[in-house]
Amino acid sequence: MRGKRATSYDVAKLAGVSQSAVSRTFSPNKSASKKTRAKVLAAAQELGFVPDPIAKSLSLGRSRLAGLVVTQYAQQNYPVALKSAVDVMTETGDSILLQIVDATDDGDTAIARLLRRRVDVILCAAGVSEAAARTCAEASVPLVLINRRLNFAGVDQVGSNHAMVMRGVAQHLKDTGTRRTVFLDAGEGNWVAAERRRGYVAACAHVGLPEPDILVGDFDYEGGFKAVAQMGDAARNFDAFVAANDPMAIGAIDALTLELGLSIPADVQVIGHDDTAMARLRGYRLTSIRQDMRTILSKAIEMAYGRLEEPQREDADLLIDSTFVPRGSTRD
Amino acid sequence: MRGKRATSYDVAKLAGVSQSAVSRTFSPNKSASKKTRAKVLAAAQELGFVPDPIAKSLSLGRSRLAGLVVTQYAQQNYPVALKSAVDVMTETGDSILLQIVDATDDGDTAIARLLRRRVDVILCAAGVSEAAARTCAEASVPLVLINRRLNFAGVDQVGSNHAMVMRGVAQHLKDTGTRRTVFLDAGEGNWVAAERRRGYVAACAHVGLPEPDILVGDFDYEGGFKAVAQMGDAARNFDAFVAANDPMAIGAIDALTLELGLSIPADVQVIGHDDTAMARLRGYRLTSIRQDMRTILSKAIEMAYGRLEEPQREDADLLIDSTFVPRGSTRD
DNA sequence: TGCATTTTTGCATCCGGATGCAATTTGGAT
DNA sequence: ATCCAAATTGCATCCGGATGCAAAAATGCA
Repeated sequence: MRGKRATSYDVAKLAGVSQSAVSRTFSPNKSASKKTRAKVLAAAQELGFVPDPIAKSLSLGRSRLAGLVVTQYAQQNYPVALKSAVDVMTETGDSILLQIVDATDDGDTAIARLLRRRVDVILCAAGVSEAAARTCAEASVPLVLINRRLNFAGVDQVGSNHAMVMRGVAQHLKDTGTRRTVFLDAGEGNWVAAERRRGYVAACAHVGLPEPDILVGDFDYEGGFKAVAQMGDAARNFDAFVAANDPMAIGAIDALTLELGLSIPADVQVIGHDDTAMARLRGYRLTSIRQDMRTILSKAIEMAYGRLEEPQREDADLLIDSTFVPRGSTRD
Repeated sequence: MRGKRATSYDVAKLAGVSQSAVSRTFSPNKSASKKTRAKVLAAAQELGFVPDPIAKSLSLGRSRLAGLVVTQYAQQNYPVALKSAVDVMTETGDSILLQIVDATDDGDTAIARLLRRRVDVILCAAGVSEAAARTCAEASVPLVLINRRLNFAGVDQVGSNHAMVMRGVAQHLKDTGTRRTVFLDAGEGNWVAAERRRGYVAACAHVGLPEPDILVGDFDYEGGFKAVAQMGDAARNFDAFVAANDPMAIGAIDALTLELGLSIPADVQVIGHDDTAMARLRGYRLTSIRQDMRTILSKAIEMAYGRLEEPQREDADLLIDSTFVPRGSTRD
């Protein structure tokens, strides 16, 4: 095995058959007699032959690469997401090309890079312009949006069912005697936070809770802390804070307890989102919401490859249920 | 641009030159006259031609793919690491194939997969057997170990200088009147924790602190909490807890304060590792150590590609300084 | 056993760019 | 203008597998 690796020609020569026979032996559903197959496999074994994926890509016109675009936040805060995506893909012999976008949530550049790389499909958990979607369509590369929304023919979408889980949150708050609530949103351009806000606002209306005040933080701990701290005593007028993510919720808790001396959950309830490791700390015990990222990603992969087979299929738009995870920052 | 994408032949025809001319125009350092180049570029522009990376890979024998193996822990806890690696690679037109290994820290399977994929180089921040290293060598794929150690010719290594930073930690503890300390280690097979332990133990000897007791947790919050909680009142005999990572340190803090009623840092000092988001929470203000993952990864990439050019180069073993980040869980 | 099918097999060519070599053009110096 | 060296160009072939097609072999049926 020193030096160069064996090619199908080497195997063919050793097995005394043609290169085509070798190729066919390694492709499923191709005609090859038992005898030939055995000879080829023996020779391949001896030479340590593995079909070259690059040559395969060239002749099949498939790179067996899937592009995945995520935000920096997602990369860090969904523990199993990336791993399960990689695992799912690995099983079929495909791999993931990762692109990470920062707070701007602009996936267009990432998509352009992935297309240049000739990925077979793109899963995008970042913002996407119509122009980018069109580019994908022109290249016949299926594009699946994750927790984002875009009305463009041929683009499938999967995401969390925020409306549904937020209804449970609002109901829970109402049942525990809450009246006035604050939603801790993130700044402009944070699509995910906005979706959660919309879900919560709608849920309040639905269960008969007053419309929440909207407070804008930075989608991180300091942002949540500062936003609430700056409210000063005005914060005392609210019974609950629902945050777009856990770090902001924890920031809110620190502001409420350390700055205002309020007690949680007796005086005020706090709810986060994403069920991160922080939420489990005994110092906080933050009630949170867990997205089913595993399912979301595996569905996204399924949809992407499904469309590769059947480009004209009707557009899909899947909503995956999230789970409410009650802990000590809310009352029963 | 509907349908199939343009090839170098299409461009050649439109520009009225040979396909070789097109190829040469798109390869740096190849002879091509200004005139030809201009004609080709114009035609390419018109057809939206981009050289196919797959065909390129096949003829150049380079996939322009780098394998990166990380543990699940690393994937989540080094905020900028993955992103900066992806960015560094993207600049040169290369991409990263990610493999994530779980707590077993066994990178061999991941490496085998990457080799089958024909990556050009492999960066591995997980355990590697000699056999796997040999396989890489046979395939002429440079292997760079990150925060791991293996004595095998041709394998380069980069990692944090634990000995150095731990010396600072031990000195700081000594200067603040500490005598007996505990190192919160993780279980068998956690290479990173073990490296940090060795660094700390050596540092204690170096600065004249008593040899620390070793306590084994699970490398996570619950593990740290339980390990310290189970010590019971015995924990009161120690002046400081140095943990192999932040979650364990936070777990220790919760056990010390909530279970034993100790106060931090007055009664006992606690130090974590990795400077995660948790460490910055006002409820903990954990003193920690920050690895310079950005530098570590970019050096790893540099070394890997360097060796691709110069396979016989002397083995490198680089130590990157970590930073001590003092916060409220230690005294000045 | 003989003839018609169905399988299996090998040949040749394709996928899309890179490159050694020889032919041709260009440029410089005289 | 003339000759030589250097730069440019095109041709042909390679990278390693996949596959349509036609020839060859194996199988079925009478």
